[in-house]
Amino acid sequence: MYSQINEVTSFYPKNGRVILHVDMNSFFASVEMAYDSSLKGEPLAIAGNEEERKGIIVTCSYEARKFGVKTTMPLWEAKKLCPQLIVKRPNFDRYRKASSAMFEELRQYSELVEPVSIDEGYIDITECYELGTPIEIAQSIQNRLLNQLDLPCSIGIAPNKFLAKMASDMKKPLGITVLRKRDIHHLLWPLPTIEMHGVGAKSAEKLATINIHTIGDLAQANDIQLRAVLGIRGIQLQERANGIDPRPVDPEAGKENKSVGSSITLPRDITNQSELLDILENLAISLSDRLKRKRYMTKNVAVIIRYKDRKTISRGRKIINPIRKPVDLFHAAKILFMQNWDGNPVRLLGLSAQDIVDEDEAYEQLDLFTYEKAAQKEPLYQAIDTLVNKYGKKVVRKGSELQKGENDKK
DNA sequence: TCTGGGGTCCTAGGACCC
DNA sequence: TCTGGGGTCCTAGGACCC
Repeated sequence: MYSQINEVTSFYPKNGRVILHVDMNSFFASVEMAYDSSLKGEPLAIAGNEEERKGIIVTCSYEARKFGVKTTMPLWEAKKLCPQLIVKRPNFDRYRKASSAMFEELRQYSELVEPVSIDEGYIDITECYELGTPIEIAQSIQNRLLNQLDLPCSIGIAPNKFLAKMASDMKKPLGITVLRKRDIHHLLWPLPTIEMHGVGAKSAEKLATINIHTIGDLAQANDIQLRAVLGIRGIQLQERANGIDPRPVDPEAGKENKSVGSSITLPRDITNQSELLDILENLAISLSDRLKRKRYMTKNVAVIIRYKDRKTISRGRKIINPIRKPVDLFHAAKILFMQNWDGNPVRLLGLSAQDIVDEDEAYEQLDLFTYEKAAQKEPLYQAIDTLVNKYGKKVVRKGSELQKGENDKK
């Protein structure tokens, strides 16, 4: 132990950074166990309702993993592997609260905390030498989260974000892993490409076609070939594979949303138009609520339709004046839906606000546009809506402008 | 009996303008 | 009388992540 700590104090090059990646272990399941201690030590899974076709494993405890239960596995399959599996519905309010408490603890160590998702974040502890060595700090954080919140985590220690992320993945649960740059040859490079953060099934497949199977292969690959299969993204991945990642830890990153959406997989496929429009209206209400809570308005609304065969389309349009009211969202959504739904059974419906602006900005913008402009836009929507109501979707099926709708009618 | 819901980023192609 | 080359904005889809 002593030699380990001594190494850590000396291994970073001068002016190098020390970044921690804190990754909560099976977060949702751990929060449920902290809330109800009778669940501790049990095979526990968090999953949606099977009857509503939402029965997939969102997270599961390590006890459940021993049976082969995994994230995204259908619930029926998980129950087959582990008949005694305890299943809980997700309680996102509870997880959000636990998440806030967790990040509050992290901020006790450094201001430079960047949340990445509900259950993981980076901390830059380069300037925190007075708190101890990096390993001592990591141990302190891990103990603190466990003692104060009853939540286990794994921590990666490295000179940059990418390596810290890869390191936190190497030992779970309750691991602390140091990944020095000079150790990537034997710790990182032997791993298959699919294990790399940023490489998914598709990219791994493409890489295999040019004989790249491990992260080490990727690190040493011919960059012309690499660019040919993965584009500029391939070059960036190669840099990361070589341990290069200059991204700073930015506490402000991710605070502003770029989009807010609301979607639902329907309990059964639906073909009935008025039923679908009712669902769309409910989505508009829930999207409006969420925009309001986040103090956003939107200048672009998109409808997402997934058909029975899982083919998914999204159709959006820009809106001149930012909107947020349920009626306005539904109005835009209805037009898009009527123009683009092909009449086939629908599996999922979604509504997304894609070009969001802060509500204060939105009101300023509204002042910049004169009311005449707003008035000019409105009759167009109303006219399309009238046609939709009168003639059905065929009238305005093609194209996005009213004129085209009229052409179709001829 | 398959495959949720919330996101981000990147790319390609078309429209439009000069 | 057959048509260049930029640049920007917008839309749709795909890949990836938790």
